[in-house]
Amino acid sequence: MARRTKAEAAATREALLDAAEEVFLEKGVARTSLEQIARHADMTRGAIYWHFRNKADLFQAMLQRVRMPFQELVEEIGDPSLTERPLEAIRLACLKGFERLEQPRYRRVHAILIHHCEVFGDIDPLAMQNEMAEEACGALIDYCGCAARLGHLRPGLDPGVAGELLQAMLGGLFHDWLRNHERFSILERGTLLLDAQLELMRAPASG
Amino acid sequence: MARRTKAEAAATREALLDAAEEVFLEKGVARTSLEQIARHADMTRGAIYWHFRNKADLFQAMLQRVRMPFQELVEEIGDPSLTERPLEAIRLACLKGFERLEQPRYRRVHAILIHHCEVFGDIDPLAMQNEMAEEACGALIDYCGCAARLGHLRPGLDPGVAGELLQAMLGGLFHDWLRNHERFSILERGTLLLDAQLELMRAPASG
DNA sequence: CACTATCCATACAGGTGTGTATGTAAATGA
DNA sequence: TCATTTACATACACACCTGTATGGATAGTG
Repeated sequence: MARRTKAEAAATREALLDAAEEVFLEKGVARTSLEQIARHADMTRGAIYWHFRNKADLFQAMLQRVRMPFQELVEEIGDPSLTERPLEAIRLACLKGFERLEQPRYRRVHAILIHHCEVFGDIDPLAMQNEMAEEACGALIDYCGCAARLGHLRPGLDPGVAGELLQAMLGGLFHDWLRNHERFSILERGTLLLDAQLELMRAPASG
Repeated sequence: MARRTKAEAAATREALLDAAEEVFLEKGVARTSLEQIARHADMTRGAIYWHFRNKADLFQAMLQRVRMPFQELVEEIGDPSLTERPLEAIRLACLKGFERLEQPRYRRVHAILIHHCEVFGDIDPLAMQNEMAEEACGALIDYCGCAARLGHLRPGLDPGVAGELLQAMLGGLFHDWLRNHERFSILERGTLLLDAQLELMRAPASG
């Protein structure tokens, strides 16, 4: 086989990652061989072993394309007035996250991470999920604490509890949707549930 | 090897299932061979293939020992007055579920189903999770509808939304806890969050 | 215009797991 | 008590997957 140009090589690398996403999602990570991935991209295992050291390395590269920390979502909104409206910051960040998740790549990779892979090699998907959950939960609690200080939270509702409630609810919705995304739109139902929950947690209008 | 009595055979079957739980939880379902399970129970693969047709059959038998439908939890409480206090029925059923989950067998098997197995053979763990979620969500919505008719739900809160909020929150908590149960007690934090959420959803005391 | 590094395909060796076939000694039942 | 079934252990054949070694043709590079 002939050598490819740099651009072509980069393209095959992406094609291999695309193929990995699809096959991983269909068969599960453990049950798919590197040969199946290679064939699905019209390549051979030689291409995979050239671009990646092994399956774990390929897997990490696949995840690298869809990182989505909660804090970055808030920052991307870029509205400085959100500091004074922490509950609205939460709302907008979640909506932005929902929109991202409806893109096939984000949806597929997260579905693989959450539902279609086990520990393997030196990769521990549960540890990664823990990191994601910790980051999101910490940020949510921070924003709820801020909301509490501003008097935006319903009296008697502990900001820590509020943050954990939000994180649990969002996480549950996330898992449910990733299990089979055809059931409902994460954007629609997410908006509905999130608004309902925020309405419950918000301080009643005073005057 | 000598033949065992019926009681001994039943005991080895249970021992094999116990061993499967431990090894599955530690290594993941896909990465554990039947030989590893057999050795962990001081047996050989012959014993496994005698009691079960293959790994999928063994897996199903393992799940069979810990079925825990939401409706059964309510029925086990056996308090007829709960019909008139649907939110209390939800609360008590969840607490009963939390207590069950703290038993090692329930915790281990559910952790395996949720976090340590992929599709394999003719077994689809996601379909099983869907069934569990559907059953719980349906029951929760029913009870919330009942609560709404009795005026126990906060005005303006749709009972369907309330049920889905509860299911999402409980599911998220469930997943988080199963990921590493040493972090917190599901009974403690579950009670805390559930009470907080129910308090938010309950109709304010009138008179 | 060589010359080398790159980008992959192909070939090979080794390990590992599965399913089944066979052996076997004791429990069971008449 | 004796034949039969049970409850496994052992052995075997086969498939598959991984990692690496090797080959080869061209894209870059000076």
